[in-house]
Parts: sequence; structure tokens; C-alpha cells
Amino acid sequence: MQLSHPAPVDASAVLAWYDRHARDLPWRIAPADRVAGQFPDPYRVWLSEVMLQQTTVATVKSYFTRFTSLWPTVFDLAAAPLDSVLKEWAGLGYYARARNLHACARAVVNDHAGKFPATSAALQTLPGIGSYTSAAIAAICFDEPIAVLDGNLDRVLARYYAVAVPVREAKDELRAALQASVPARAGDFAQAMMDLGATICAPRAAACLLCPIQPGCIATRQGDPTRYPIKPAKADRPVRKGHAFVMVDHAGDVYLQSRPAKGLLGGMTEVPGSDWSAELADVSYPLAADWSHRGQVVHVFTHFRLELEIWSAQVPPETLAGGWWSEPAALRGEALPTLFRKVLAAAGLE
DNA sequence: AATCCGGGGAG
DNA sequence: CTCCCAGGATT
Repeated sequence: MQLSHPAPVDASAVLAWYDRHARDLPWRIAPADRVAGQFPDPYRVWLSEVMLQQTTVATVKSYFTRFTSLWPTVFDLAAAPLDSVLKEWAGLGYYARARNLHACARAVVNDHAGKFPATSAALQTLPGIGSYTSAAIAAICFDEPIAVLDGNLDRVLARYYAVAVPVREAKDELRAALQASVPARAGDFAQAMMDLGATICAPRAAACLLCPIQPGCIATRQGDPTRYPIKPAKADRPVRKGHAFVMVDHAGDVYLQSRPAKGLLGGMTEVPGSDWSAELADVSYPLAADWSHRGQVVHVFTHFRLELEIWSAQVPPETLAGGWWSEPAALRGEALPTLFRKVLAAAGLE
């Protein structure tokens, strides 16, 4: 895939639009409220960017507020136990982000005296910081003139250049074209382009009459910008089935345990259960008790759909080891991903 | 280059 | 229902 002599984006028009229409976000300092030479706190920008990976702004806001309230600086976050970070991350998804977030905070404190590296190349060596996040932090916090390419920009540029193949196959060319467009105020330009993608050049609707770069947009000239980007064939989502066991003792406490540190929902909290497989196996209870079937929980992950049969029983606590008993009132503070909150709800808890 | 990895909101 | 979101790590 080659873009033939891609014309740069009109960065001046983009910045002028951003100066008037920048969204007010908790991790952002609007251009109008920022004195010359002032840049946002890299800790806050980093935290927001990691949370925003594959996650919408609306979802992130409350988590960002909670995290910055609990841990106002990278030193505070680095000093926190991983368990408490996972508990606060619960529900946000992609839990490797939380593990890498914690590891990154400790690396910044231990290896960089608590100061985030000031270049995209150095930032990218830290856990959980890849090509996008490193560029975003470098541009927004350190004024590095670097292209910041996220999912919004994939779409905006695919339309602007009428890219005739799935974006993955044109990533290098799009990055080069965007790099050639980066003006002074690279951080504002990056955020402006993302705002533009979120509010004007949206996935299902393009408000081209409001778009500051409409004059150069090839897809608009062709007639229908929303036919870009070209979507690759979608993979089907297989089904996996299993059983989950909610055990309560005489006091009403619930038995919980930790999942393995890596992999799906790694390091998070769960109730015991069977393996998950294509066909539902006969139920094999973890111990003898008066079990009752509490229905089914369906949960959709990125690459499969899970159907869990929910069983509950009252059991004597001394017969279990390896996990812990949690009072129902304390469940809210546990590192329970959404799947297992659904499971507990099906069993009448939460 | 493909695959794994959550969850929710919009339409 | 489908789509996709301020992607990164792993293989």
C-alpha cells in the first residue's frame, strides 16, 4: 500500500479549531488556561493514556479521579501494593494494563528518580508504554514533534487519504504522512486530531461541514467518508462453557480466590469454577454440599463468549484452603472483574 | 503478522 | 444484535 505524495494535514486549521473546541477533560489543561511553556504533569497524562487504551473517555473519567485521589504522584502509586491497584482497576478491563501500570510506576521511581523520561524512545522502554502512549506523553508533556497515531487517527487518516486497504496494512505510510504534518505545539495537535476523530470524524457519521481539514479530505471529495476505513474480515467468536461455584459459610461470608498472575483476568479475584471448554462438562462440585443451580451467566470477552452455570451452597469454612472468606459488605472492595460480579449477583450476592 | 487480552456505550 | 474505543505484550 502506497500513498502517492500524501498532502500534509492543515495543522494550522486544526490548531485553530482546537483552540475553540477543545474538550474539557480531567487530565488536560486547555490551551487557553495554560501559560506559555507550561505542560501537563506527565504522571497524570501517563495514567490517563494507559486507562484510555481501548477504553472510552466516559468510562475512564471516574477511574482517573479515583486513582489520582488515592495516589496523587508516581511515588504514591509505586508505594502502593499491587493488590490495591488491581482492586481499583477492577471493572476497567485489560488487567495487564494495571500490572504494567504498577511496574512502570516502580520503574520510574527506582530507575528514573521519579521523573518520567522526556523522549518517546525512552518512554517506550517502560512496561505498558508502546508506540502510541510513548508518542502521546512525549508530545503532550515534553513538546516532542512526533506523530501520535491512535484508533481515531487511523480512521481520520484513512478517510483523509482514502486508504483502500485495512489500516493495519498502511500503518507505516499513515504514520509518515502524519509525521510530515506535525507542527509546533505537537501536543495540542495530537489532542486536536483525536478530538476531531471523536467528535467530527466519528465512526458512523462524519460532520464534514464542521471539519477543519475537510478541504484536503479525499474521501469527502469521493462522496462518502464513512466507507473508510476498510474493515478486515471479522473473526467469529467461539463459545466456551463451564461451571462456577459460589460457596457461603454459616456467617454468610463468600469464598474467593486469586487467579493466576498472567493470562485472562490475570491476578484478579474469582470464585472457584471448572475449566471452560467448547462443550459443557458434567458438573463436578469442589466439595459435597446441598448445591442449587442459580441460573446462567453470559459474558462476552474479546475473543470468545462465555456461558457459566452458577451453583451455590452453604459449606463449612474449614474444608477449603488457598483462598479467603469475604463478607458481603466487603465484596465491593475486592478485585473482582465484571464477570465474577455477575456470577455473585446470579447467586443473590452484591 | 496474528493472537491474546475486558468492558461498556452508541446506534 | 454490531461496532469499536486515546493499544501493548506475546508468540
